[in-house]
Amino acid sequence: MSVTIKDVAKAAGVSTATVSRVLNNSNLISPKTAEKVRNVMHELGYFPNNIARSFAHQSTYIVALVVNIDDATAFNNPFFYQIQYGIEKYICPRGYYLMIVNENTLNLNGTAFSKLFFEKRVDGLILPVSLLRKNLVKKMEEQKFPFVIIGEPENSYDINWVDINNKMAGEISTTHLLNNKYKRIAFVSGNLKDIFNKNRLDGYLTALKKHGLQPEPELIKERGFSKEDGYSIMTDFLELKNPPDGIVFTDNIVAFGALSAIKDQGLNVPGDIGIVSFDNYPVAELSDPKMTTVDIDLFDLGIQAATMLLKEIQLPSATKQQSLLSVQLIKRGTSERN
Amino acid sequence: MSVTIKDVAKAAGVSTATVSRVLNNSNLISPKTAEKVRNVMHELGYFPNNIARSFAHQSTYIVALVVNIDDATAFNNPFFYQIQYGIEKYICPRGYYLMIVNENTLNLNGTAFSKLFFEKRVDGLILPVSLLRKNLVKKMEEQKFPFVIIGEPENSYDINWVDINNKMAGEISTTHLLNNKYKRIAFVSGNLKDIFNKNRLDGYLTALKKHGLQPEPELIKERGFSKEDGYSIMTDFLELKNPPDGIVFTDNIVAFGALSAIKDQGLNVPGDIGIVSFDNYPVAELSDPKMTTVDIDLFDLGIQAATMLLKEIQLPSATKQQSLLSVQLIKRGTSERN
DNA sequence: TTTTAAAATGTAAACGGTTGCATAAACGGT
DNA sequence: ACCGTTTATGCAACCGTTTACATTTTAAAA
Repeated sequence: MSVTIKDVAKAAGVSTATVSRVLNNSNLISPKTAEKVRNVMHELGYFPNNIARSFAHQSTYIVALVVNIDDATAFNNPFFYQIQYGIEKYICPRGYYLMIVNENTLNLNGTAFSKLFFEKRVDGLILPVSLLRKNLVKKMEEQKFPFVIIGEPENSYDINWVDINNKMAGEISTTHLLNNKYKRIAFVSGNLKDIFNKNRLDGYLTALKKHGLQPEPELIKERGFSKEDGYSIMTDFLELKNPPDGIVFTDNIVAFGALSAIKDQGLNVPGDIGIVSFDNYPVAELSDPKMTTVDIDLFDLGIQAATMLLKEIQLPSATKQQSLLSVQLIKRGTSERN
Repeated sequence: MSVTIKDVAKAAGVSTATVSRVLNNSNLISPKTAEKVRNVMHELGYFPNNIARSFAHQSTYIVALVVNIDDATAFNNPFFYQIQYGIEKYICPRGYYLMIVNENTLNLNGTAFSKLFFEKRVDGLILPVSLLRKNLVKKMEEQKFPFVIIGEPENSYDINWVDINNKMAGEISTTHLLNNKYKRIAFVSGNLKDIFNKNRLDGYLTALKKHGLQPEPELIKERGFSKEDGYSIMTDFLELKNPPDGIVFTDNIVAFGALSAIKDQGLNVPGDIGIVSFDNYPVAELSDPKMTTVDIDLFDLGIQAATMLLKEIQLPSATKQQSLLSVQLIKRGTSERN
């Protein structure tokens, strides 16, 4: 069918071993042989067959990013996409390719994503912490299955994981408001059962403490994903006897709703109330005033995860790493009193 | 090392051919043999080695989505992600996996993405029209290289491509404004050298014509990507002797800027001015009032592209398809006078 | 019971590289 | 010219499936 290494060997008058060595830039090939072989390759239009190469090495040089997403709209969230880009950017120049697998579509066949590894479809996996299960960890460790988790696990396993520093995020956002003379800071997050929300709250509490402030339960809300949620939460806040004058939102969209509620009450941001939100999506530029956000570098998160994974693949015995990435506050209009 | 088909064959007292047939659900295996073999597989914890299987078939059952993105921020655009999700959703239940390749990182090695196919890393490619080159098309056709283009090509090749119906998008958005008693409709797009913008403009012009209106050059603007661009374009519009009272923006972000400009002039949306924008991103819900947008179903676009590609892979001789997907208008607050 | 066809299974050659080991060539030093 | 060492190349087994073809078994028909 197509040109193989044997054709090249015959045409160049050498053995297939020699051709293979030229292909792999082995340093025990004489320069003139190498050149001759390379010329023949070029003449014949030879491309090494990667499948055969994989077969001989018993590895695919592919890593999979497993995601668990149910519907297309969730994909609007740039979260995974940025991570994906970081991973790709790191592994590609190192000879690896990235495969994307949605756990849900995979499960349609009644298969599990761990088959990806057992069937040798991939050399390693990167998975979100939400997919982590105790027995899965056991199985993966038994099989010396290279993998990296994105997100801090609930239980402390000795496995590779990366996450952003959520506690730091909670702390710097709260501190920023306090430093800008906002006195009563509220905190609005998603479900506090999720460890990342718990950590963010923890950071908030730490910041209060450092400023000698007591947390007040009425200022800590644990719901809200939509603009409407944000509106109603903010309305509730403003009806308090002693309403907050600064709010940390862990979600952009919710913060947008709150902004509307504040305006509708005739109050001004940042004059009367200061707001900080999370996730520096382009959305942050769209509010009026523009939103101060915690910038989470998901691209870097991807790079870190990929770095860990390739290390694990190449040195399976290396010690496991856990890594928390710094976050940064992007100061915009919603949080600074002039 | 791990359990192979030979181990299974030996343990079950059959030949490897039989095991292979069981594996592939061949119908010339007796039920009891099949069951016996399956039991042995289960006992031994056998997983078929996909690399070997690929080797025997000389195909990877992987398709690549090639993107050309320069920096992480571009990945904030959910465009590719939704397409990607559609592709994955379609191919995974059909036994294929999705590989993501960023052309730019690939080029770092001095390699071209076409090598993905020549080296048999993938069975087919999906690429954005921006990567299409004349000599590439020639090469791919010679090699019977299965591929599908996302986006309508400039030149009319006999190749597989899918795109959304941009002309329709331009037309329905303009018509919608006209039907809502806006009289002078402006059109703001990106670079008109891009065929999709050209088609959108074409739709706009068609809608005007159907309403017996003449296009006016001062109402057609061809720049703008940022909120600031939108603000300045809108300001210019409002300074015209005869300003528009309806505007079609082909970009959400630009429309946000325009919205600010309108408010700053003390005018009201949708009372004084109507706005329609493109791309039904979550962003559309964030403006006040919420943005009427053309909903582009990128998920479906992915499905269509994947469908074409698998057909091409399985029946290389099939005729090439070109497909334009309908778009839909999501009516929200920016475009309907009460 | 024999004959014939159909169904089930086995045999062994492919698929295209890689690599340990053996061998040959080249080189430098005496 | 000879030896020892380094460098370059060849040989051939191997990676784990699939599948064309050959063979055996089973079932049905005569």
